[in-house]
Amino acid sequence: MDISLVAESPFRFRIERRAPMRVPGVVFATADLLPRAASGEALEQVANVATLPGVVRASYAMPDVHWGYGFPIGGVAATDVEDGGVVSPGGVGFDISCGVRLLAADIDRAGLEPRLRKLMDILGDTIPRGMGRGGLWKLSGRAEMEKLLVGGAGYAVEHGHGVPSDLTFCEDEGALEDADPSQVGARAVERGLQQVGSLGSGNHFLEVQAVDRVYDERTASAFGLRPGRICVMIHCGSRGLGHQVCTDHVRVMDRTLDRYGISLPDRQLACAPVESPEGRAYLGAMSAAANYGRANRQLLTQAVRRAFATAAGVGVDLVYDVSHNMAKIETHRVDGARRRLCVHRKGATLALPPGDPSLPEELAEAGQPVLVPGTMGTASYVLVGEKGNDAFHSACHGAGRVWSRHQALREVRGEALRDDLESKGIAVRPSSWRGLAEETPEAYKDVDAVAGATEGAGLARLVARLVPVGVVKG
DNA sequence: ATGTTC
Repeated sequence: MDISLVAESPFRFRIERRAPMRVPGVVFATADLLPRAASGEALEQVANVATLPGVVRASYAMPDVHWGYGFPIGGVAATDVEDGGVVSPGGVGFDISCGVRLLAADIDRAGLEPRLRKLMDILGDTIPRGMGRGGLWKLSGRAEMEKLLVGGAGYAVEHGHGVPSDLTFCEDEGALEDADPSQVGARAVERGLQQVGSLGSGNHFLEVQAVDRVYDERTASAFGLRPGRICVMIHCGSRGLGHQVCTDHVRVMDRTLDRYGISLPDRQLACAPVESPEGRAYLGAMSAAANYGRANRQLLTQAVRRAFATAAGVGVDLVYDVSHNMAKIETHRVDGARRRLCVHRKGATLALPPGDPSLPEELAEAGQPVLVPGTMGTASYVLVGEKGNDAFHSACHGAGRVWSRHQALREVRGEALRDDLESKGIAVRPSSWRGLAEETPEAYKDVDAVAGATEGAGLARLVARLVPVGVVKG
């Protein structure tokens, strides 16, 4: 497909609808970020998504968009459930409910300084990470797993891994209600039993950060953020369990495309109507895997609390937990009518504005926190949802890759990167030199530019900038 | 992302 972009504003570009697209594409970016988005066929994927049955309004790309499996990462697309709308596992991604949790410690940067090394040593020794390698909480078997898949972060809290108030500051209060553990296969359960409370690898990390700058004092204060405060950002997902759920259901849907008369420009877009046995089965399994991801981040939170208590004698509060790989059934106004939509956000977060009725009262006035992890050498951001977001209240989820992992390995050595970061005062606890090198800050877009474009496009508003102090790398 | 190629 030949992709041509039309500038609608300095922050918004349109891909004109042409057969077989059912809706246009919309790319949120700046002229500087656009060439990055256009690389690796990500924009062709935006156009491909616009062909899905039941898709409404537009196929969207966030400023951090890059190439992914079927759908681009940084892509958002909604389908009309009552109009044959489909759900596609590729629109969620292999790491179901991959997401970010931000914690805030009762200590500032200066106060932590003399204890930072000890803190990092404890975190480095106690946070399970890397491929395989076990987790903090070993489940006894399928029966216990099913309870976790239904209860999510709440199940972890019930078992002493956290406090009930944590759940207030989790999206969906830590669990999606429509989880169906019976749709999670034996292999997925087997892979997940040993991995609850583990970081994983790739771009997953746990960072000790300091609030570097506040843009909106009132909202930052509502989130518990003030200049100099020490925070912890946890980025991880649903490990082997989510991966296996995606694999299993993609296979099923790939085989049922003909039965539903669905033709696709790319088989990786495999999908089924939301209101079909295959669609419902996937959504039930996806929600269960999402709840696993939330429980996983809850367990890691407790390990962080233990580390801060031992190293610095201080407590740690939960600021918020968001998933950025999800499909959710939501109601939105489309062409003047309220419609039930299946909103796919793959590498994109929900970003509800102040006053949205689905926010808990503690966040109603401020709006929903948007957590944007950057890179271990630059910065991360907290934004907040705002009114007028026509991308179904969605925002970016990170900096977005520009180098392949292969290219990063050609350019950078892990040991040299560690020395570079340490010389900047960033303590590093890698799990492998190769994994560290693959995640070199140069492999990513400029997160300041991505966050700025997200605000410029009216998707969310800047609240605070966080800089890394210590990195525990998956 | 991923028992890094069922």
